[in-house]
Amino acid sequence: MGRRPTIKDVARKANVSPTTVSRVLNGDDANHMRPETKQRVLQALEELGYVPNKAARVLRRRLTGVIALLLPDISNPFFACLARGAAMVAFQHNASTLICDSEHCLEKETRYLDILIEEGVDGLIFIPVSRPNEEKLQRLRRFGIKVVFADRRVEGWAVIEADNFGGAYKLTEYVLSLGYSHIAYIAGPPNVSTAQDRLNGFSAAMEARGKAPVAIFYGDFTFEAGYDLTRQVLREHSVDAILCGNDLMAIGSLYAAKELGISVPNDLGIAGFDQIPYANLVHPPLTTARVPAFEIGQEAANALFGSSDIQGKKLDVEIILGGTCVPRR
Amino acid sequence: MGRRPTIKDVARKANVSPTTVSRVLNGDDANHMRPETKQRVLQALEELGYVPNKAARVLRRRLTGVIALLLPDISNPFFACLARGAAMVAFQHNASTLICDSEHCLEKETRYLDILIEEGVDGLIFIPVSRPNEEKLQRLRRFGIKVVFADRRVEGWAVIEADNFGGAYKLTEYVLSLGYSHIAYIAGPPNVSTAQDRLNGFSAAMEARGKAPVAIFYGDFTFEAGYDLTRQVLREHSVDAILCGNDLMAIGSLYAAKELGISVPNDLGIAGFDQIPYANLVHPPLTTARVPAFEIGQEAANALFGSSDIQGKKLDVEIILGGTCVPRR
DNA sequence: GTGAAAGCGCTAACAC
DNA sequence: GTGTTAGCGCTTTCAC
Repeated sequence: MGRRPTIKDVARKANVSPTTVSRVLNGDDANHMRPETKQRVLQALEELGYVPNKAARVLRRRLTGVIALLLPDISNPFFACLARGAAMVAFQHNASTLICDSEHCLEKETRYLDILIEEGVDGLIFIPVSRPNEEKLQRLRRFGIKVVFADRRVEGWAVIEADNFGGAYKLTEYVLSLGYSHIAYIAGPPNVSTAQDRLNGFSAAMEARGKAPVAIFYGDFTFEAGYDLTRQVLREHSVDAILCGNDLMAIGSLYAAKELGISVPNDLGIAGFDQIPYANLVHPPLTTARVPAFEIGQEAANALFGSSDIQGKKLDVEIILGGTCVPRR
Repeated sequence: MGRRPTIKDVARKANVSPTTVSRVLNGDDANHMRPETKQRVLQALEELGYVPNKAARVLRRRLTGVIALLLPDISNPFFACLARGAAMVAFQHNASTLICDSEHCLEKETRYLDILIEEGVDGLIFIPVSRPNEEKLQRLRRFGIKVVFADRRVEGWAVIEADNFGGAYKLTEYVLSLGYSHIAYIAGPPNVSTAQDRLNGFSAAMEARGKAPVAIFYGDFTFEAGYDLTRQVLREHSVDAILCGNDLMAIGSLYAAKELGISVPNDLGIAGFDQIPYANLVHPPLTTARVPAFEIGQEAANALFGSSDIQGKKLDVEIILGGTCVPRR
């Protein structure tokens, strides 16, 4: 097994210089290369099964053709969907996508940030575990890495996100309009903008109707948090509806209610947020708000590849009328 | 904004040669480097915020520290889970994981294979769309890329997979023992070993009990396939149970049945395979077989990092007693 | 114990 | 139109 062929091998075989091979490889043959020469190179390329060495290329060009997506949990269908959107756009730009799963762990996240600098990625789509400190971000900038935040906002940085406030406002209005009135809210982590915006939207809509929430709890966006906190809510308070900061928690909530023999939606209304693919597979289908995860991923990647300075962007949220909230008699 | 510091900058600042810096960087200072020298280097490193350039390093060392995971669909929770297992192990070995989603598309898969050769990944965990042709695989080998298959077997290559035959056999036995007897099977793609093994396990268990399947259909492992084929089965045949090649199709099947007003599990039993995280969130919870996706991912990565030649491995499958199959009166 | 020098495979000035 | 040459940033003999 001979070693991997280099550009020199190809050059030798085609009786040209490495430069010429390089030109063919990179489509720089526009400036009138003799067709016959090009043909010889093409043939040598083919016969040797040549594949360029990325490391060498990157070292020279100082561009890697790799973008990274640093996120808290790839097994969350919402993030997985966002990832697909981003990867799709990257692929169209001949770039690879490095998916880094921080597993909700700040330490891992920080470690990844260093790896990404080493790796020399051209850009980063960042969904931080919590509000990251400014110093780390400046470091990325110093190393010439373009950064776009996705789904979670950080002051002073570009972000592609959904209109979480507006969505939560509308969703709350809708639930109130059905006749539910003693409402508890299970929010996401307080240091995550997405969670905060949704909570604020909820609060604003309640206030506009002259209602006060029965209780507000904070979870960490997982099924388990929804489950546990719902048991707590039901133990400590009298409510007829529970709104959750995301679908995963709402599904947990639904399971807790079922286990306690509480009929959803008649005795208790439940709503989530995100419209993850499985939101309509639970029974009854979840009332929720569609957050366009795939599009957020796409837009974030587009922002990275766009030459202009990155602008933030807010995508619309649409209310999904499920079966976990219905008109009250 | 000055340019990114190099090893030379560090050397200059510490009044040593680049060689010495390199030695500190790589822990090659075992051979009695003067502690004071090391200290100076460490300090210069710190002050400049130096991060090594991966491309340069790779070019020299001819190892990238990157493994790839090429799979058909990252939004399938089964694969996502497998991916996490693989990435976790890679992380422990200071390696990154490049996740490549072929989107069930052979062309994309082939394109990715080339990208991975360019990229010079050290190893590949491969879940092929269908049986890949031998030539492509030999090409990977020629370029020195270690390959392990995961979840899907290819003759002559190492694979980490579950005991799909045994699992399907046991699951079928269980369903038969409940009293179901007119059974249709919705299999996965015929050219995927996983699908074939499960179908064979089913057939063997049926035969052992002297039963013949009412019908066998082939889908592509998606929710939609399960939904569509179930409608077809119910239109064309009289059955009291439908076994599906995976959970996604089983959930599709469940929805089709519900839509037609058929009561599951009383009028119709349904079972899946995989135990994806959402299998117990549908109603009733799915009867299925637990395939250890996370562990398959871990084992596959372990095989890549292990120095010895890669052996195949079969992991056990455990039957999960859900609510979509119950004892018949 | 530390340094000088060569070279990994490629591309981009610059020559001709 | 094509080739010569230098150098991207690092590691690794080999020398002292």
